[in-house]
Amino acid sequence: MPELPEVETVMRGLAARLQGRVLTQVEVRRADLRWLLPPGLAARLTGARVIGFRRRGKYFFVRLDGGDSLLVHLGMSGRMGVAPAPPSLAAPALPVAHEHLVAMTNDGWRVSFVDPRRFGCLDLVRTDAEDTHRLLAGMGPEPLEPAFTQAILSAALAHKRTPIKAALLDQSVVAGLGNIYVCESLFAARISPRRLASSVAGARAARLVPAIRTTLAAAIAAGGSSLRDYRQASGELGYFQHAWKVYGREAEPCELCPGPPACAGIRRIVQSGRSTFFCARVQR
DNA sequence: ACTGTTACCTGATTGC
DNA sequence: TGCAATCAGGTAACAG
Repeated sequence: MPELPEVETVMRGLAARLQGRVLTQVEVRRADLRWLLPPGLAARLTGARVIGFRRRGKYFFVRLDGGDSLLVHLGMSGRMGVAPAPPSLAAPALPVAHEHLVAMTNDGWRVSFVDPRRFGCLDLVRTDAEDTHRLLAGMGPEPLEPAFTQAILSAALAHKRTPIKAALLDQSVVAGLGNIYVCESLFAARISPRRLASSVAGARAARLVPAIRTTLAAAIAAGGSSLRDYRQASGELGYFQHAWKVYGREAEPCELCPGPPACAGIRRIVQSGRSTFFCARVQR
């Protein structure tokens, strides 16, 4: 599931392939994603040179030499397909399902946006106004940047009357966390996901900021070190395997606990309709 | 104003 | 074996 580390990894993989290249042909196959693709998208991308990349939360921008940035959100199931363009006389490759946008580059590669569930979106915004896009306005601080401090986080949590789990999923509190990394960060900070957000202060808040940072940084490092692995045989830049400590590990022993009978292991509960994984002995 | 719930969407998994 | 029900989750519309 593409949260900040996966988005960062996909963007880096795409940058390695696209930086400096010209999009020679662009085709929209399906425009009704999360929102309708902007009219004229293919025409405005065609002929443009890719000059830069930037990530913001779970979004990233592909910057083009004409002053446009392509805004990309992978939603739940979005991926980028990257493959050498087949020689013109070669047998057609197996059609890839759910390819909603396809582009050719001047150095003979074929790049596509693939999203079966269509929760993702693409849009155009002027590069000098990226942060004014409606989907980014109101977004909280980048967790890996210096502006994300204990004081800033505590101030954002102070007026929240929700469990800390729900508060950290709120993109206006901190950008880029999703269900997996909220669970992992709260485990790293030893904070119960059920604790009221406004009661996360003092020593807990002091642990939470570095816990979020190290959790995300480790996942990015894992993605970066497995660039070959997460680019699958199909040639898709997607998600990588990562060793979660609590996520998806219901009933498994917690690595910080001695095991039964002292600790029943990792529990799964449902908060605001989503699974939360945690160790009730370690996280308070 | 704020909070919790549901719809959106399709593939993978589970249950009968 | 096959089909239906369930689950996954980012975001926003909706309800309270």
